[in-house]
Amino acid sequence: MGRGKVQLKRIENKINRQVTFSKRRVGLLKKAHEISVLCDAEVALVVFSYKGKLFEYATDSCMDRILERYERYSFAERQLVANEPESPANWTLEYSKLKARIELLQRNHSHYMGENLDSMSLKDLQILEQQIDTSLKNIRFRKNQLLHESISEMQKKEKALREQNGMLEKKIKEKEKEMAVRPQWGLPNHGANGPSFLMAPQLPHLNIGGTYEGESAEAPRNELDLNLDSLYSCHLGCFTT
Amino acid sequence: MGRGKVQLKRIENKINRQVTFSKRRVGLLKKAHEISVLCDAEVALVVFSYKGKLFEYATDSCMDRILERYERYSFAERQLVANEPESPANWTLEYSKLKARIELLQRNHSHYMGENLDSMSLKDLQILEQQIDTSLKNIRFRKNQLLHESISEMQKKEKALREQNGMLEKKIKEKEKEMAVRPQWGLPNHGANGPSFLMAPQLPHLNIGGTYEGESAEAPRNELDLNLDSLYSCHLGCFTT
DNA sequence: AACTATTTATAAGA
DNA sequence: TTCTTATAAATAGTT
Repeated sequence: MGRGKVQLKRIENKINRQVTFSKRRVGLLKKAHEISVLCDAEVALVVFSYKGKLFEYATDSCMDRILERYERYSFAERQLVANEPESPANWTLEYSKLKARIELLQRNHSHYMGENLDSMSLKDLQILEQQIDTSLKNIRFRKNQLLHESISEMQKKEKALREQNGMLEKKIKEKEKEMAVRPQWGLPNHGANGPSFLMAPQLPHLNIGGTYEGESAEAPRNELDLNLDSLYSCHLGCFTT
Repeated sequence: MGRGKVQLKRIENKINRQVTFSKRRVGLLKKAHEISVLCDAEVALVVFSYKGKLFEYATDSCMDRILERYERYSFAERQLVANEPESPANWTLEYSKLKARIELLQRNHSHYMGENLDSMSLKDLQILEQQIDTSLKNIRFRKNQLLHESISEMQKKEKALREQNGMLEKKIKEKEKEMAVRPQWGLPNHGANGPSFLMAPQLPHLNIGGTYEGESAEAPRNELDLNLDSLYSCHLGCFTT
């Protein structure tokens, strides 16, 4: 529409291209809005100029909601296609879902690894840089958090072990005393150096309570409960906050 | 454009609305394609009819890539806006990012919890149902996986503890034997019932090696290394597969 | 950014 | 739905 008929191919003249983009962009957004209102449709429109500038239109300004709805449909359609050739159960469904997700992650990943940057504009690159910087900070923060947790856990365990060892030593000293009140036959000073097996190095952890009963009861059950709890709270965390 | 001028408001006649939608939809997709080719722009267009049917156009059919790019820009813009009022560091950046993510999750969540379903079409609901079904299966599968891991871990620990207790018992039996070769003064049969402190219930874990030295050395250091390893392999997993 | 000759899109009718 | 056609809208080239 205009003075001359237009060929459907890239406008080589940069100025012309820019002008045409401005005009048609307004028209496109207007038409998107019109069909949305007139026909009660939901429209999401995203336009990047060749310079990398973003323009968008979304019915009721709910871009995220519409894109979310789109993702659901998109997955569903891919699943239908994937289910046609062979469908033993929900196997292919899961497979295609995972594959699509992996594709997306891989594409993202190549950028995050500094690959395939040719197609990215300066602004794209700046944003990517900012994001990677933030990511790095987060990764380091989380790593330190885990390390500190691990260290304080170790310290707690060490303290408990010291206490338990103290108790054991006391028990054994009592035993030694029992022996000391009797006369020593041969091997003088044998007991004075302390119990020999206390010196035995490299012995791993040791549990005294609840072992001779044949049923390992308390500690393991607690660990199981802990796992159930963390699973539960994890899901709550994802869905409620 | 047509026989009569058009008011920008919902077409009440259902037939008319459907016809207009069909016509304008074709026009809109065509214009999206034209601006994309003529002006070297990247366009993503998603349209849902009022009946819930999906139509889409994307430059080079790369819908996901464009939407991904959009998400980056969208975040970046929200961050810029958020940084204007007060910006001590990357605090507000992180905050707005998390908030946006939470908003999205919440919106999704309300649907996944069966709320706010009024706005969803039948097809929407069918898809949602299918997804929740799959989710449930996945959640259960993962839960079972974790439970089994936890159980086998427990069994391993139990086995180790039994072995260690066996060793301890042997050591103590040796001690008893040492005592037995000497005559007993008073208290007959005292040692025959076994060492009394072995029966002591409720004693927690116990470490023998490396305690009197004042440095808890091997076990904790191993645990730290394990954490570092798992951190490392986790990151590799995220970035290479 | 404004103008205008044309092309294009489409509302209404068949 | 699809085709036709009169007319409204969009816009290419120009100023």
